[in-house]
Amino acid sequence: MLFQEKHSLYAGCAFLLGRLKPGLERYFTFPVFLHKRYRRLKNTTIKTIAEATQLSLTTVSRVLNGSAKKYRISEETQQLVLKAAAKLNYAPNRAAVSLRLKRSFSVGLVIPTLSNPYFADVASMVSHALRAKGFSVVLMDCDEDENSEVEAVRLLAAQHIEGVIIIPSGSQSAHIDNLLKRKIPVISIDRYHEGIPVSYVATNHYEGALDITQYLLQAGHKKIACLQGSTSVVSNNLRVKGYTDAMKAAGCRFSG
Amino acid sequence: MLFQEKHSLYAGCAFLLGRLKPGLERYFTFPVFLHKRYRRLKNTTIKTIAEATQLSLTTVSRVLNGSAKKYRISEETQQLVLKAAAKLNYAPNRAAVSLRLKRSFSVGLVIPTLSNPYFADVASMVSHALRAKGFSVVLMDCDEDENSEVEAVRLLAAQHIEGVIIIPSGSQSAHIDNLLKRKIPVISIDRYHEGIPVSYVATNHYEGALDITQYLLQAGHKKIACLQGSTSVVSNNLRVKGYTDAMKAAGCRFSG
DNA sequence: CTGAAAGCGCTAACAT
DNA sequence: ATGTTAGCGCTTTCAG
Repeated sequence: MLFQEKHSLYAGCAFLLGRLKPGLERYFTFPVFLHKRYRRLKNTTIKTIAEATQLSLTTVSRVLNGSAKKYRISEETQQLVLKAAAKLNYAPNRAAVSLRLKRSFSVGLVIPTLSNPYFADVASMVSHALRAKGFSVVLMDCDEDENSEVEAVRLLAAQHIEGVIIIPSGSQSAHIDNLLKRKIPVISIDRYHEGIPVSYVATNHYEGALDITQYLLQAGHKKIACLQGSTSVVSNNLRVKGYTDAMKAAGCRFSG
Repeated sequence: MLFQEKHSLYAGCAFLLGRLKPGLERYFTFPVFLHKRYRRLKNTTIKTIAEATQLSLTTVSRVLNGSAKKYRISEETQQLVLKAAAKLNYAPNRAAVSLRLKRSFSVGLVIPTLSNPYFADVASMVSHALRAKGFSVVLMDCDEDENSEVEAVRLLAAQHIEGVIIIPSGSQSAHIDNLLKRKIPVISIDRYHEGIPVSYVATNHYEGALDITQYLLQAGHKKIACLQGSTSVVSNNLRVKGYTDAMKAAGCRFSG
């Protein structure tokens, strides 16, 4: 067990959401600092900055977006804006930008479960690649449950996500097809569904099996067994094919 | 190595973003279906539905938000709206809702690295708890790098996230304090920083060490060693204290 | 029971 | 070199 009680983490989240039930504080090993439920703040907006600097919204926006040069905004003005922004701790409101630009700058990552180190590893890599490109990653852990996966995809679609990276849990594909219909790019990792045009990245099962069989053959072995999984799984069949091809090429006997 | 080449995944992401460099298709084991860079679509909005049903935006919005009862909207009207919404495959624009409501419905999850199964496990649990409450999880994998963590927190703050759950990589705390200053609730998992009022959930190191030492003592052992880690880490010290307390109580000798 | 209109924060024509 | 303004999609007073 990770924690004293698994519930401690849930309590932690509930707390974070400002909805911790009384009495649950005991799950925390140290005092709990009770925030109010996320206080909406009157944030610094470009308007605040515009007023502070006596400039127009446009000018402020342009400086903050780095298109100052394009509009030949004077160095002086730029510094003025930048200073004000820094002082006011300005951060652009992504919701507003999203709405205006019709881009969400985020992509969904649908994973069977992060408890599986292999999937977690993939998630880690994907997360890096995406962050480097300036995208946020919206994580959906599906607990290896197909219904949960379908629901996750629905949620992502509603968020007007810009793309989805998915490691499918099961064999359903209607939900993925729905994404495609909405013109949302999807890439599938390691497993794929036949019949729908989804691009995917996967282990090269065939060549891997071929290579390892050849390796054993070169080491002088003749009688090599291949333990296979379910014959209805594409990846399994590819591995078996790699094995049989290598055996055939070497003129060795193999069962099946 | 997970994939033929680690780059395949990166290529996958680049592809997803519509920016795959020519020639990189070879990293895909199967044909790549080239989407355009995320085509912005004229989505179904409540306005579309309003026009289709000859109702006002207000009424449509109310039905779709479940506040139909409150405003006593007739069953007939409701059905009309609901049908139209389903037919048009309507999904509310979260950016617009966020902007209007000043809520993002998402919380940030900052993890040293998902490659560590322990952290991945935590991420999995957090993700579930949050999803159950209707929140999205924005994942930030920091590659065990403190600078990356600081950057991640900055990014999250800019997204007007509603809360942050973090497993800190290092000992810096200024970035976390900054979150607190913005009134963004933070909970820290497993490690914490002294000096700032962050609530956290953690392994109960002290009691765990106490329990296990007592267990050994009850089993009749007398000479029990305790291998400790860095003395500058709080969790380590708590474990050591659990050990020494148990030894003292039993009247046994221990080093240090 | 239903609708009109304002406004959330931002960007991009379109002025000047 | 800088400003005015419309509008992204949604919710919510306020007004029937």
